[in-house]
Amino acid sequence: MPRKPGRATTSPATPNERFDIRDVAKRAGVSVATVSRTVNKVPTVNALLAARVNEAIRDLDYFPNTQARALVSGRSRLLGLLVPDITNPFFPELIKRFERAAVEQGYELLIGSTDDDSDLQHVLRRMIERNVDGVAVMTFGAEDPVLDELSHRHVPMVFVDVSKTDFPQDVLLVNYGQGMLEALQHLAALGHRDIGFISGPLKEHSALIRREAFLASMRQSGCTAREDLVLEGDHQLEGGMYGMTSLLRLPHPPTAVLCSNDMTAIGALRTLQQRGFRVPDDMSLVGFDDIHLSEFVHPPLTTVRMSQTEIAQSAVRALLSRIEQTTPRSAPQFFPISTRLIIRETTAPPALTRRPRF
Amino acid sequence: MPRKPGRATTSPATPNERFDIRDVAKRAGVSVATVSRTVNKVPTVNALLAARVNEAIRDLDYFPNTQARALVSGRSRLLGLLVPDITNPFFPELIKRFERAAVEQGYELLIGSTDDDSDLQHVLRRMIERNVDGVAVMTFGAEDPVLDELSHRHVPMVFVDVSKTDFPQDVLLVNYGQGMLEALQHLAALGHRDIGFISGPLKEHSALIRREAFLASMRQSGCTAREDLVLEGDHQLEGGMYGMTSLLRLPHPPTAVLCSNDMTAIGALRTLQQRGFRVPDDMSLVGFDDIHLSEFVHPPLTTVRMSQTEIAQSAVRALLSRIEQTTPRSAPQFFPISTRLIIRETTAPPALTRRPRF
DNA sequence: CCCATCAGAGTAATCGTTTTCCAGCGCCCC
DNA sequence: GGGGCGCTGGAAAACGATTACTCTGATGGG
Repeated sequence: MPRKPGRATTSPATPNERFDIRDVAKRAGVSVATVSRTVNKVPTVNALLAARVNEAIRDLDYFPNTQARALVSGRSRLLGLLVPDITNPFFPELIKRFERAAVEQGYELLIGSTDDDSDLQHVLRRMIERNVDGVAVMTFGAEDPVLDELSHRHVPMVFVDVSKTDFPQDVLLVNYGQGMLEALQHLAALGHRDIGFISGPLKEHSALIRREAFLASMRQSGCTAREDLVLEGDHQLEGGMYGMTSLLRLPHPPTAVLCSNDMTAIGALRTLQQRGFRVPDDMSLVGFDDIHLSEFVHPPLTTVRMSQTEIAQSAVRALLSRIEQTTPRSAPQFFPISTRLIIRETTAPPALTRRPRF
Repeated sequence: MPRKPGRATTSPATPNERFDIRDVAKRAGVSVATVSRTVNKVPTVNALLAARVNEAIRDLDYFPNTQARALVSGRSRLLGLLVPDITNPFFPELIKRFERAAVEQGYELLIGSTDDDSDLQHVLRRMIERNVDGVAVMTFGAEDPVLDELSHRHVPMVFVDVSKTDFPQDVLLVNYGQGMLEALQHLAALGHRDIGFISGPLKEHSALIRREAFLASMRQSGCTAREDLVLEGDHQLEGGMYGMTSLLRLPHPPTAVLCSNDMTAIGALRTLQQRGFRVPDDMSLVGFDDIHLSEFVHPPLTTVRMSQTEIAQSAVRALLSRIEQTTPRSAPQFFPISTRLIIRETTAPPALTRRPRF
């Protein structure tokens, strides 16, 4: 029986059949091995033959079957990307850059949004079953034990921040301190002393680490952080709104508030405006991340920028170097990610005769 | 030579080897065929054997190799999702729901963001090369000729809106008119007569169709649309800001503005606030889509909700039914998607003695 | 001038499944 | 009690690539 029964006869309405490597070989009058070598740019193939093969490839519009390739090579050319919440505007922006970097290298992205909680296990399972060649864990600071399943299988991973200092994986080290310190010095220079902080959800390592960075930067800039001014949010609008409400209820509210991410800051801004406070006159506000939206809220948000391009590119680079390397795993690498203050219009000197209006 | 050389001897530090179907067969004392049948729940396999196989599977933590499966079955269990811009908050929300629906059916998502313009071709190429089993085209109303490459290959597709009435593919028919009409009637009831519209980029079909729906609904609700009040935006904040700026410059600005999507409305809102206009007192504003953010801008945006869950589920359902069906393609199916007005706080009666303050 | 070496192309094994085909076995009915 | 038939389960052929190995012919050195 012919391999492809009656291609031209049974389905005349099917002009675009998909050709395989043997079709190309036949048309070019060479063996499949030569075709494969040509496609993979193995240098030993004769230039004349290569030209014939390439012509056949063009004529037939041939391209290799990904799964067959993956099967024999053992690599899927799929990269997993683990994010906490695709709905948070920070992440689509990151994903976009990540995708760009991956596609440039011939990889595709499998996005896993871990959303609330125990999704992580399912998401990981899906990635393992799809045979991802590497995983970028962008849930800022999550070296979850569940991830061991990956490391057992020697799937390369790259993390953003980790709490353990001896973590045996490649890590993107975000220099939160740098940007935070700049922000605090900026606020201090404006005359602020009572500076609040609305964190993310502290069960997320991401949030914990940013809070630590805030506290450290406070000490470093000579301020003393008032305990009652450090609140927990959820890295979303709601948390920012709720956090700001709580801060305003205090007997001595802060004159400036730094937020663990921009969405929190925007939520806080919303609450201030709803209650008739003017920003920055009545309260200064600083965000973190510099998402696109921050430039467009009113007033435009002063925030600390963390370069997403830098993160995406470093992560892909780290992953690929691990994937390509065949030698036993070498020491973990670290990739510094810088942060810096972007001053817009939500910071000003504190009102001298400020009275909370309740 | 053994198939897996020295598993236990050469790599003692590698506890989690990956097992294949033969390992399971050996351990269960059956043939690989029986294991495969058990895994795929073929009913003819003896219950006792099945139990033995399942035990072996559990013991070894076996799961089938996706690429081998895909290779032999010809299906990748990958669904392509084409969106115009992952950065627009509407789409992450949609993607999330889409992913949920796909994963439930054992499919994975390949997301393609067509961003500016001719990316489309590359994105499609990537999808074809990955052998997607189906593609959902969420670029609202884009039956681009480039997509022919998919239909030639008989890749099932599902669209949101199309302009051609005889389009030979499954289509999600969003009933824009319904929500638009509700919105216009609401505005009319409040006393508005001069109603503006800021569209999306008209090169996108999405935008064109929404504009048509607006104009049709205007006629239907007895209003006459003033030509000068219908502007082109870009479905982003910037377009909304710019559009509102233009409208305010008019000798007779509208008293209410409907926007083609929420981001546009939020941009317009931003401009109004920057210029000291109060919303809704000085100007009423209505968005479209009901993205999460809309509830949290200040004041909360009155908007037309289009159910993303409905879209995602219908799309996946349409795709799967095409993928599963082996019979020659049947007539295109249509899935109605409803829209409805969500009244929040950006609409009010027009100010009687309104003077633009320039 | 002959043999060793090497470059380059072809043959075939392999990756891990699914699935077709076939053999064996028990059962039913005559 | 024997023959046919229906089930079950196994052996083996795909799926479409990569690549180790083999083979052929050419080339260079002794």
